[in-house]
Parts: sequence; C-alpha cells; structure tokens
Amino acid sequence: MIQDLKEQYGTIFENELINEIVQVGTFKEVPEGFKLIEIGDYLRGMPLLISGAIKILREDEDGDELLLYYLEKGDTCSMTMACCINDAKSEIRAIAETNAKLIMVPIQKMEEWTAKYKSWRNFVFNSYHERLNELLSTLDSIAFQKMDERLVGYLKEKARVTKDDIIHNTHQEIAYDLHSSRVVISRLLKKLEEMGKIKLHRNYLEIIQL
DNA sequence: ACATTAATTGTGT
DNA sequence: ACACAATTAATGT
Repeated sequence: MIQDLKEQYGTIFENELINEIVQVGTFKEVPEGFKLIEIGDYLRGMPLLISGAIKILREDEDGDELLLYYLEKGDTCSMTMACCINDAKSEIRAIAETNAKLIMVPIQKMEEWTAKYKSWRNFVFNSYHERLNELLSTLDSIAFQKMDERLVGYLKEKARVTKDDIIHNTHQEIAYDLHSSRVVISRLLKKLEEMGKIKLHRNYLEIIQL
C-alpha cells in the first residue's frame, strides 16, 4: 500500500502526509462493476484512486442514467469533498469501470489536513478544478454535439481510461451511459463499422481507429 | 451434439 | 419510437 501510494501521490504530497494517510486510510480493491457510491448515500470516506477507473453517473427522476465523467488514477471524488463540508447526501452514483485499487480516508481527517498541509489544499483545489472542466466539456457535448460525435467521443474516452481497444459493453449499456436509445446507438455503430473505424461483435466491439 | 431459450443486434415502417 | 426478424450465446438433455 505504501508503494502504491508513493507511486501515485509521492510527488504531490509531503512524506509526513503520506505517512498519515497510511495510518488512517484503508486499502480497498474493488472488481469491475462494483457500486462505490449510490445516490442519496451519506459519504463516510474519501477515496483516493490508485489504479483503475471509476465512472460517475447522474440519474434523473425517471431512473435514466447519464455519464458525467471518469475518475482515473490520482483523482479523487470532488462530490465527497462537497458532501463532507455541509454534511449532505451524494448527488451522484459511482461505479468501478475497471478493477480498481483505492484508499479510503476518513472524512474527519479532511479538515485537519486542509489546515495542516499545503499539498493537500492544492490537491483538493486542483481536483475541483479538473472535475469542473470535465463537467463543462461533458455539458458542451450534450448541448452542442450531435449524437454520432458524442458516441465517438465516448468510445475514445472509454478506450483511454480502460487502456483497452475492446469495449466490453452491449449497445444497450452504451445507450444508458449516453442517455440515448439502443436503436440509435446500434445504427450509429453500424455506420462506424461501415467506415472501417470499428468492428462489431456481440457483447463487445473493437476499435480499429477513430 | 442437438434443441430450446434468452439476450443482443439489425431493419423497416 | 415501435415492432419484429435475425443472429448469437447460454443452458439443459
């Protein structure tokens, strides 16, 4: 755990802080598809991602999902930080996109460290900044891009975070993430296949080049 | 190995 | 968007 931590966070955190994290944090390893946070949950710990990827989803009143963004190694969940400050429920759902390793830190430590460690403050601010940017670009894509462009962007992003050119998803699941319908996705994927950009199979698809 | 069933994907209206 | 056809995977016998 110490090695993992140093590898990912060693350059941004002081050694002292690393040691504290090791003291109070608990190491967790979760499989693909594991639900880390559900909407309405009170958050008790703050995750520091070591490896793997986590997807962050929003859900509307009908239970329809929308993918907001991915967390990757070295990231943390800014929702947690917001929740801890005003003791609110989670507005989002977090699901492991791949097998992932992370360290959970008790929320009580957050305030303490914010006062104590400069590197921690920077980390928190940077995370906020990055998440906000991610969110803005997602918003752009929903507001201004057509569905075919969103789909291509989605595939690229997914291939990037999973480090795999094979997307292990059904058309239906992709449709959920993009808040679209299965038929639309199937038709668009077919077009991409005809253009030689991807290869379609059942339950998965390969990216040739985008 | 074959038949049955369920789930996923393709297509026309 | 809907209905249905076609295809493929999963399961039981």
